[in-house]
Amino acid sequence: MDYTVSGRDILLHQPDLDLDETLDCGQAFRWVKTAEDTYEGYRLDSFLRISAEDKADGVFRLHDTTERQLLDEWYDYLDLGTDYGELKRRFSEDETLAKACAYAGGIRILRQDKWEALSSFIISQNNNIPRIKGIIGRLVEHYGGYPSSQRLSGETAESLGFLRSGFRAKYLVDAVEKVNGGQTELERVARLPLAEAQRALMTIKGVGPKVAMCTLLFGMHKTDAFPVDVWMKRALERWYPNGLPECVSGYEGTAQQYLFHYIRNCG
DNA sequence: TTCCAGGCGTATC
DNA sequence: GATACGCATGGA
Repeated sequence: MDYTVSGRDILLHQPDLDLDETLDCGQAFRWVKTAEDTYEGYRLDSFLRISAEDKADGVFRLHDTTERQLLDEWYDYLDLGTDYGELKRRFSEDETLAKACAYAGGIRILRQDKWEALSSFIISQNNNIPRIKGIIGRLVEHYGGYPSSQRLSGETAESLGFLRSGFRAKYLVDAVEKVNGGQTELERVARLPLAEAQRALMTIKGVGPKVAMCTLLFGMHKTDAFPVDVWMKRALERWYPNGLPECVSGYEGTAQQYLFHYIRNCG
């Protein structure tokens, strides 16, 4: 990791990062673009304002951030320990992925909180991104921050009506009960092999194969988790009718994110 | 107005 | 195991 302290800020040099492509690409739902090249958002309750200072050189300003905060929180969240340049070179053995990586080379997989990812992707089902953001925005506003499963204990589908989340409210309630009750302990799930972890999450009502995979990829950083939504179905039919190429092995989920972005914007 | 959205539960075969 | 259908809500 290459960075310098600049007054109260950190200047981060990271060529393989683009704020739009990483913070506003449908993997996280509560980053807000507050100005051109500037986003504000949270990792749990930690706030960050980040700006692209020099896009050509890949320089980013982490406002009001100490070296300690960078090392303790944002290094992990922004997945700065992973060499995305190397991953993109691997993926680019495949013709379509080469185009997808060239189109949006600043995509990274954020390491989000397990519960936030699970609950966010329960809300995401059969929904569009602007409305997902709206529901999560109301959730955060109501509780003064993203509510833990403990904070949500006792809520019912009716009491969550203010979210206007439709039929998904009852699924959130079941997730709260199973996580708090220990039936689906997220720390334990994170240590299971992919297929077992997916099965464990799917015991929650409203969590099917896709929501489980998103939770595993974005909340537990299992890079082999491969969520298939309506967009990925189209991508698979068009480009990979016989399955994914060998070059993505172990990083199917990371490759998925490049393909997701590519087919949504260039399909 | 109708269609669709980072799907899933349920019924039916 | 596969396939069809309903589901809350709101933007396009």
